[in-house]
Amino acid sequence: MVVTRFAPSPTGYLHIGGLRTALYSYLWARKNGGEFKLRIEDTDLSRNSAEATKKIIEAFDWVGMDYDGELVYQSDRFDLYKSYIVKLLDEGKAYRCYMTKEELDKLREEQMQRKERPRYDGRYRDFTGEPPAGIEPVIRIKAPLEGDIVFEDGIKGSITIRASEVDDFIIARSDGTPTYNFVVAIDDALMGITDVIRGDDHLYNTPKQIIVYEALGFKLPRFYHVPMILGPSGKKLSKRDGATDVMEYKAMGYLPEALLNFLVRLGWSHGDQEIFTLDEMLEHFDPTDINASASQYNPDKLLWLNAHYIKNSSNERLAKLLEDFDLYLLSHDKREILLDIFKERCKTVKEIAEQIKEVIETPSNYDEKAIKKAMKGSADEILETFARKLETAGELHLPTDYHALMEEFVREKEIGFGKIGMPLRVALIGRLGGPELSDVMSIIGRKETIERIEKLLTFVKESSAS
RNA sequence: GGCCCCUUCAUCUAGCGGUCCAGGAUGCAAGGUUUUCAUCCUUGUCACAGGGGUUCGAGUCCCCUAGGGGUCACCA
Repeated sequence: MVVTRFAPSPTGYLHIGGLRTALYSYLWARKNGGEFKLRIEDTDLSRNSAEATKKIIEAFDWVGMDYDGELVYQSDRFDLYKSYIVKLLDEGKAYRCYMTKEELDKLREEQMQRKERPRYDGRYRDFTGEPPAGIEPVIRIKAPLEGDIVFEDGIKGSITIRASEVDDFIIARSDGTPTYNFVVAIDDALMGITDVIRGDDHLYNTPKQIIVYEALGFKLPRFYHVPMILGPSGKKLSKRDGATDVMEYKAMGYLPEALLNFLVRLGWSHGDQEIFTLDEMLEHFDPTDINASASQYNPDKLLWLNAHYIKNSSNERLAKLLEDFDLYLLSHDKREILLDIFKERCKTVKEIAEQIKEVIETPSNYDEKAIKKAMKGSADEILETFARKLETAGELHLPTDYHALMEEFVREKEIGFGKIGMPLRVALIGRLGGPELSDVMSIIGRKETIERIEKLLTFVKESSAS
């Protein structure tokens, strides 16, 4: 049985780095028919927020990850932790330390000045005298004084940290609340977590947690410390490097499976495979295959992946997603043709929305450069003539009808396709570029096409007059 | 700074002592398709950080150097 967990502290949104480790944990549990649990690390009462927990769960929902059992809040379990503190105190494995914060700061400062590593000096470790009055003590755990703490990391291999590097760290604050490294070890043990997959930044917490495991006689889980995601600058990914909030990706028009595919491939691979369905991830994922080195965030590749998944999405799904971008196509009569065209050419859902709006809405302004380039010479006359031709033409419905009309037009006028194409493009969508003109005309219809041509001609006339 | 970890194309990576004058993908460049742009297709571009070992043979193992990252709270 494999039991994994994701244990965020509710201090803000879900970070894409967090989502990656959550995904790894999720995949590993599901692959093995085990359980994936979610625990909220809110022992610091002054920092936790219910809002943040909600955001994390919202992000989980969006990407389609579910967790097993009840959501565990550490703040609900203080009595439990307290009982273990008492136990350690009774067994002499932990002790009260009466040093004040100020004394501690002073000690640290002196050590720094002597260029020593700042650490607690153990002065109350074997203290038996009368405790100083008026001071609420913290509880410290007795860490080994000598030797090495060695553990096997599933990603990095054997890790050795000297006992002298780990001091008697605090397991309960002077207000009685327990601290992170203590409760994590207890919860992981009690929740039956077999595989702890977490960020590299926790590597140094592991020896501390091992001390707790051993003091309490718990069985150690397997540890996997996944390397950080670095920003384009090569430093730890931060807000400055662009979007780090998972839900921002939704707002930017990314598909959750694209994000997941991107994240799973960042630091992990299966041969040359780039595209992974969830089933394929489940089939191939193994945390021991995660790379030991950090990887840099690469937005271009995510965009490419997103384009891939958009192309392969159903029109119905896209129409639903587009509603988040104020485009309501579900019962639009041109839905199929519109989405068939734009899902092939756009990289985000947001981009689809923008480009479809260009087509179905009459342009309200024109790209200046496009006007300059397209409307020179006799472009206005050509457009005018084309509008007249549209009026007198027979049945016009399909893109091929419009295409035939344009071909006939350029043949009659003995001009190149571009002579009518470019100005028409500006008239229809306000800029150069965009999809096939015959598609656009077929979608908006003859009447609207003529109106847009006339609107542009009026605009050009007016701006040349002034 | 101490400690820990890491080091293959610009980026994500394959490679688990010979099959690698290093493969795939993104990006970029060129060409093709397209009335335009995008897509798509083809081709190209680009890397084993440096130095020592070990070995018949090293991208693959060991050491050193350099560089990068992480971490040193009554935060998590």
